[in-house]
Amino acid sequence: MLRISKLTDYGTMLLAHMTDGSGDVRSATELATETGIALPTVSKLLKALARKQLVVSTRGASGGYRLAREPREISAADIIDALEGPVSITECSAADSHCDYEDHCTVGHAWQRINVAIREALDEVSLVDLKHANSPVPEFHFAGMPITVERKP
Amino acid sequence: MLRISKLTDYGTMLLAHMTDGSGDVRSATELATETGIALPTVSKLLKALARKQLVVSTRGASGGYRLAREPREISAADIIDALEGPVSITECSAADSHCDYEDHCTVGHAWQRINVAIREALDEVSLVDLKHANSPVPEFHFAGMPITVERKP
DNA sequence: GAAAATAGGACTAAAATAGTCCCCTATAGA
DNA sequence: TCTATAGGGGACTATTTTAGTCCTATTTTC
Repeated sequence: MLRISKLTDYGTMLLAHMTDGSGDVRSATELATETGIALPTVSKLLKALARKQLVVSTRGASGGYRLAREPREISAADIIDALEGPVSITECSAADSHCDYEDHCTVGHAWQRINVAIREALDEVSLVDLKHANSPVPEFHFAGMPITVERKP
Repeated sequence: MLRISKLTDYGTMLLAHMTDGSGDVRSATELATETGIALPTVSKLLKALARKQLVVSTRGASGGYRLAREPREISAADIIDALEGPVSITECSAADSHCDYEDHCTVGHAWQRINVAIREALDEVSLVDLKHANSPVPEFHFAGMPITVERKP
């Protein structure tokens, strides 16, 4: 768990795809065909990404979308911010929250430090990295138990 | 977003609370009263934490729960693993997954690197840190916009 | 003016999460 | 040995979040 939503995942696929020929304007329909994601979903995602200025839209016939800036200037954090709102690992660590347990709760601040660490990790990874990730498959250790992640063919 | 579940949050509160007098055995009822979390929820959480050996349970009259090890030996990663399963930021980054888009998807591996970074951040923070987090409130920058997190009184 | 696009938002369906409850087993102590 | 108190396991329900679709309006090209 501690997972980004499917939509964010699709959004990342879309953006990574748009990296090829990033100056080109392509319609939602084209992008849907090319990525295999359903058109209404692609459309919804691109609208959201346009609102947050990760892509630029052109309306009207022969319109479409293109990346708003260089792939290296778009980070994983940007994508998550655009599609899910700011990273905040607990409800309390969001800026506007008020939880019922404030009186008893002594843990808020530490989660916020974790939040920053996660944020930094997400900031460091650009669309370029996401696209050309040929690094060796990392080995995980969950609760002491090593887990090997299968490499896709 | 990118948020741990409420239950995990409550679980963390519980464990942080149990840090005071960590040798003492306390019943779910006591802990519920002391933390203000509803008894059935506390009970459910402690059962899960006991199964993953973060707490030790004693059955029968005058039984209850206590931490299974020193607070410093319990990390945020342990807690999330116990209550939500292993951290995996996308469906694909889970060990046993198979997604419909594998053919088109070029982003899997990079998310896994992010996953490791997050994992490391979570590993570094112990219950002790979670409890005594008096560090200054960090300043966030979301999509370039600085956000100040309100300090609780 | 027709066709091809995006913009915005309403709406429905599906899935995950949260929360409660019940019946069982174990233990302490009168 | 009986009773009260405690946890173990899991079924169940309600709620919330997420995913996905669709409709209508606006913009632009030809």
